[in-house]
Amino acid sequence: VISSTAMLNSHCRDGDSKRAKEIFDAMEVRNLVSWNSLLSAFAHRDRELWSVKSLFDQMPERDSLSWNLMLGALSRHGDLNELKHLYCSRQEDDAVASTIMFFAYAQTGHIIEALEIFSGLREINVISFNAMLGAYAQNYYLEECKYLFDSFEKHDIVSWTSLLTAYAQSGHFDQSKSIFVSMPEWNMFSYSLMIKVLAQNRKLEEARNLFDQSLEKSIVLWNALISAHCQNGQILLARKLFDSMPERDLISWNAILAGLSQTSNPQHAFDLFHEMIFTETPDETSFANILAACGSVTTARSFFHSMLSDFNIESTKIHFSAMINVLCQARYFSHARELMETM
RNA sequence: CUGCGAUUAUAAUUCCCC
Repeated sequence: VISSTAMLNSHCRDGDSKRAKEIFDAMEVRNLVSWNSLLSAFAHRDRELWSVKSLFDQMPERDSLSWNLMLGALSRHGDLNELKHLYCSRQEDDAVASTIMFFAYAQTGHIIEALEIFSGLREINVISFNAMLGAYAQNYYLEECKYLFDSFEKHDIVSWTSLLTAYAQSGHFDQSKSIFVSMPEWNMFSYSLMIKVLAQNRKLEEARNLFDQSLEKSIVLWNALISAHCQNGQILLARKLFDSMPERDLISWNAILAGLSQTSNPQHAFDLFHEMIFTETPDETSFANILAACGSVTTARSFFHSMLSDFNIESTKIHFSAMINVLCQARYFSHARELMETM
């Protein structure tokens, strides 16, 4: 049972909830952990919410992990009301459940409610603490974020990164830098974020130096450095980095695509896009970037339609506004209006 | 009797928000 469950989990990590289900179905003996593992696979992947719920309802028994997985799925789907309902109906004093709940509140801007739950925790653990830092950060409560940070000594690297994020996204360059310097250790989270911060403040040289001094040049750092160059108008250097990096992921492609989209010659972006679809499956961002490159109505339309017909991606308001932009630039005002009506 | 042992909540790089 244990080894099958472990195997099930390794497939879950690959994002293969179908395969996980097959393994689960083939198991002759299952225990609560096997059920939880499958629920975890369902809850973390793009399964419809109803299928997660139905699995949850089917379970012969449930422990707090099962409940928390269900809460997490509701949170991920943005179903705050049902989450609230399920959370309140439980009446268990569970730090994980509380953290899911208050973080979901914070993500929807309900910082008071979030703080209320956080303050009610029996004792503070570092994950809940970090989640509250993130809650403040997301809602731009800088003072509170810093105050909370200082009030608890058991910081870990996540706490530091959350604090850095809070200052970085509020545009406090000097303080971001001093937080970065104060951090006890650096990892790819902090490095990539700091590279971005430097790039946003026109310190491309410093960004490069930081990249050079990092010990593990993960793909994330390469991506950050490519974007840094694009943002500072160094598209040729960005392209060189892109071509020379050891491996590329979807974000690498999207990053260089974003850079090429802002140049005067959209053909480079189109060429890259067609090159990319040999190895990658483009996502919403890829299409947002390629649509931003389009000046011609015909080209824009062909990408816009290909998005759904070839890649099964629903267009969002980013894509609509890019399309409308192209149509308006070409003075196709009535077409733009028609498109808006179909949104 | 004790310890260990598979499953749950928090941070980053591309688009959007700012």
